[in-house]
Amino acid sequence: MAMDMAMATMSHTHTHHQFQTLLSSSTTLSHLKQIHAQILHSNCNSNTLLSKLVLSSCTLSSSSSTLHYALSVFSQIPNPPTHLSNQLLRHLSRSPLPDKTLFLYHNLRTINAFTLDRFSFPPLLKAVSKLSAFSHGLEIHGLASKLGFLSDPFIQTGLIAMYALCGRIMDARLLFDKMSHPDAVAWNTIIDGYCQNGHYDDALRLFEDMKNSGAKPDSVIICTVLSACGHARNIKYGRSVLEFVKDNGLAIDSYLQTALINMYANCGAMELAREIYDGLSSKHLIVSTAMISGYAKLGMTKDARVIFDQMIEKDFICWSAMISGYSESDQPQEALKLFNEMLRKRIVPDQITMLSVISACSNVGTLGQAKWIHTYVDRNGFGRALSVNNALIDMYAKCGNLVKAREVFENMPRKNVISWSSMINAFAMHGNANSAINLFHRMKEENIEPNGVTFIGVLYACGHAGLVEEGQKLFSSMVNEHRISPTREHYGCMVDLYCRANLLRKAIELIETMPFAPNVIIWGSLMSACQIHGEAELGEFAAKRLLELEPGHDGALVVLSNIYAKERRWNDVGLIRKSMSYKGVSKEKACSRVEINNEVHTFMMADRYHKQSDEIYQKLDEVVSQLKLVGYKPSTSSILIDLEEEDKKELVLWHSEKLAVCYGLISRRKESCIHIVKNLRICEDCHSFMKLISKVYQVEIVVRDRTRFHHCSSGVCSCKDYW
DNA sequence: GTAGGGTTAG
Repeated sequence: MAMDMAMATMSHTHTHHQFQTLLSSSTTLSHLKQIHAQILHSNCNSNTLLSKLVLSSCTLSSSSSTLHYALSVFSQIPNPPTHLSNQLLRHLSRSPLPDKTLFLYHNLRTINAFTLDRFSFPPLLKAVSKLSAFSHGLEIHGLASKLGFLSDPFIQTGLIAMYALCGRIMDARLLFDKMSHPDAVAWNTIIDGYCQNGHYDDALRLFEDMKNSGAKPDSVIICTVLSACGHARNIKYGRSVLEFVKDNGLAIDSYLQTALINMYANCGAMELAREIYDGLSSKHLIVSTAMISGYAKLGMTKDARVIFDQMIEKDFICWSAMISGYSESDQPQEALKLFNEMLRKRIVPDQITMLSVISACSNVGTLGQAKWIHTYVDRNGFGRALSVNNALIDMYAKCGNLVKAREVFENMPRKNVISWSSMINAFAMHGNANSAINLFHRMKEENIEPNGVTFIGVLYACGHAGLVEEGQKLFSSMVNEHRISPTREHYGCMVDLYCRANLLRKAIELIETMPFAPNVIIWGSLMSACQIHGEAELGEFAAKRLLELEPGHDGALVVLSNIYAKERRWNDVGLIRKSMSYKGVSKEKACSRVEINNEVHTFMMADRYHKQSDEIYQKLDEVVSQLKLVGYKPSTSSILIDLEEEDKKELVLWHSEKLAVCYGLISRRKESCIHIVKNLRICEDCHSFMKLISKVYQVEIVVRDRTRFHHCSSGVCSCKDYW
């Protein structure tokens, strides 16, 4: 209001000084633009005022419109002073659009090679680090060297961080070792660098080196080291660090309390975190936030929520922590509910909040919600951020819309390894193996270095498409060419690949030679393959190993029971039935959600909660008799409980996805697709049921279950194989 | 005037 008055009374006779005062007190972008217009019309149009305008935009906000405005004003200054370029570089490097730092750098270099001094480099390196833009990093390193800046400790530290965050920890270490007297920041950067690359034990060793070198750790380093202890699950070392802090009289401030709580949480010891928290006379915002994310990490969202609700003062970060807590703990609906509440309270989310919210949408899996959040993201200026777009790719893929996922991917001005991996994985999830593999090759042509997650996607795709040789080639290139050590998941993909191709001997060979103990997933692959390919003996072996790891695993019990029944080993069958009646304690209840006209309806097996329940069961009867005419026979092999065959036939018809699809048939808009999300795996009977419905009723059905998508139309499913 | 600490996408 005051500003508007000032604007209204402003005349062409404003002095330079008055403009400066106005600029300093300006609080919105539109005010800055109004003043800008007045300056241009006045006779005090000068570079000094334009510079001041750039600086004012920098202090205003980091929203993309303000950043673009600052850049455009800057470009109107003919010979910008170096200190101004540096201020802008610094602001951009800290903003959510760090790539604009490199954009400005390239502009500056084209205009004049010497508008950069040593103060320009820390922000440049920071931007490179945030973007993992390694080739730019090398170029900037070269330039710093040419200009003789490599002895500047600020630039040295920036380079160490750059190499470390671009995954070149050895190069970072070489630079660090060259420093004659690394200060606390340099030590912290290299220790943190090891952590960023997952080498937590090395980080702890380096901390010992630091203490031996006589350098004095400060509280920031202690926080970094405690975080390494948490990741390394080394609670013992963590406690010794705490002793060190006390012995050396370091203050235990809020940040340190936070780091301690995080360390305990990562070690699964929330009771120790709680002890610290309860002992605090004043509970700082960030400490409570750490408690929330600590509880949430262990799935204890109720405890997290109690802390959250008790907090008197809340900022957007603790809201984000609670939202991501729900999202990560498989309570995506709660996450979205809280996000809506946050908006109602007019608390402004940041990019990181949006990542959790988008991830929650992915897990809910409904396209309507996905589109809503995409619109929100675009309208609120998050749409340009790389990480947000990466999350959107995954979201659309998981909500069944591969076309939209692809659209987001192709429209991204800049892509990183996560973007490519997300898109590859999207194709793989949807059973589109060739597209996944082609994209992988395109990625390599564009010189993007694949990582472990990228390979999970392509290997999975190869497995489901039966591309054994291609899979083997990729696996060996991962190890030999890309120097990525395979994890249990990679071995899991390869075992599955061999199993699906009926190369069971190869699968077993791999299981025996891999450096990990096989897990539930690996035994499960082998077991299903044996069942399909009629290998009873091996199947029994795999099922037994699986049951040792997870005594209540229903699939394994069914397989075993079938094998025994075939061999008429009734005693063994009886034993299994007995152990089946034990289970059910921790078993997740199956449910299916169907999205109809932007609304979500949830069904459980045989439930009658839906208000159109009668209609739904009527439809189900009609559908079943229609399908029987084209050869549908309910298959009961997925029914685990001990029932008479006729009862089982009834029960399999009441599977939640069947109720969901019938509701879809009643209520969907004409020509629209029926989209179902199931929390567990869809059974074989439901799979063929969907295929037949799609043929008989001429409707497209998309089912997303725990493992993959099933796109059914005209009686065919794109996933081709079922198991 | 320059570097490191609470929520973070595959």
